[in-house]
Amino acid sequence: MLRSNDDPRALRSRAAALAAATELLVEGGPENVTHATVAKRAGIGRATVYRHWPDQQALLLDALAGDVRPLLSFDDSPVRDQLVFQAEQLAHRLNQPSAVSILATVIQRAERDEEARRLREEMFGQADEDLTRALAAAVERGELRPGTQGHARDLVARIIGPLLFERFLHGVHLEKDLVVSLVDAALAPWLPNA
Amino acid sequence: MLRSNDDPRALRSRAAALAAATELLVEGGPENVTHATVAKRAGIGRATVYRHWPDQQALLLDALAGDVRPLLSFDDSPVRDQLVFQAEQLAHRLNQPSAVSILATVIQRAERDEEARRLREEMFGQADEDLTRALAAAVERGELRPGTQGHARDLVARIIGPLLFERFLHGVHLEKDLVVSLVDAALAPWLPNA
DNA sequence: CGTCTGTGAGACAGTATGTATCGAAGAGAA
DNA sequence: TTCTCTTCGATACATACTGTCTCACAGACG
Repeated sequence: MLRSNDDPRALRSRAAALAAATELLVEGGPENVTHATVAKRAGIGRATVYRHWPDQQALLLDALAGDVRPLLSFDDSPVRDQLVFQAEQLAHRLNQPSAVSILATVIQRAERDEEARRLREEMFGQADEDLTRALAAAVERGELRPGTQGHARDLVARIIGPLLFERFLHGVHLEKDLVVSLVDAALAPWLPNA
Repeated sequence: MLRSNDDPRALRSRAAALAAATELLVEGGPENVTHATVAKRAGIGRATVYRHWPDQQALLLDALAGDVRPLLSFDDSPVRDQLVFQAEQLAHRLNQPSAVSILATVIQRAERDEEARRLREEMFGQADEDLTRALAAAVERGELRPGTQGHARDLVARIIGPLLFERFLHGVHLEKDLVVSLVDAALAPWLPNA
């Protein structure tokens, strides 16, 4: 279809279209992202949008993919600090007005769309493995009780879950003290002196 | 517009349309719920759908409203049992394949639609007040430490949040032992012997 | 039985969608 | 620069969809 991915003209119109698609998604929901609206907003031809994305699903998912990079990542520094930092980063991103629209769209599409499901898993899939490793290292260092490394996913759920609940279902702004309190509560059962 | 709400013919076509709308929402997402598709699925005339719901938003939200009754309610029996029971009920409802589509749609719409926001608050708004009362009663009985009643919403977030996270972002089936574990973890800081 | 009123079917104009074509202009090589 | 290739925006076009209206019909109710 297109000669290549490296033609500056193609890259330019593609980038403009994706930026426009994200804007339109946040402003009016997924059904607001059509070939016509994207073309108009991006200042490019309607046919050009069809050339890049023959169907609307692909266009929307490409736009989503640009905004949904992995949300968490861990290394081997002290676990509590990492969790607080990462959860704060995530809270900051969730506080963006666009985040709810984008995440809710991914979740909704994932029910019926394989590509969206892949995208959804990309968000937290890596986090489980990384955190498992980080927890194992922490157990070695005596920061946590043995066995903790088997509960990485559970920890993530107990920290991120309440954040999502507050943000998605109550629409509140996520504050730092909530994040800290959630991390400590989730970690409490695994502290060695317990 | 319509003479009344009690004409059996109007009630019948209205009910058929709402049932069809919910089906179509679950099958193909919100953009699949149009006057035309609903009319066809419900076996009624397209004009009839327009008569009941002049715009598509109203139709979709009416369908959602039928499926999103309050999700939690509390009385004055022992708190832990109540929380476990209510959270199990909720988990059971979230396990329905349709629940994710419906909830995600409400959340998404709530970003831009006043009516959807009202609907979203209906789900958990009452729960906070009820649980606050139930917690106060439990404190009176010595089940929980004084001050607990000020943290009803926090408790809900720490129990429901992880459930939503597991169901929405990992697509897993919610099991009873997870529910119990979440309730006990959320309650732990407020037990009197701590 | 007679009068309402909601209904389904269809007609209709206006709009949106998807595709094809065309000349213009940017990109890259000689 | 000049030449060639590719993408571009604009436009035209057929088709599908939307929203509104009309009308004959049948169910509801007295």
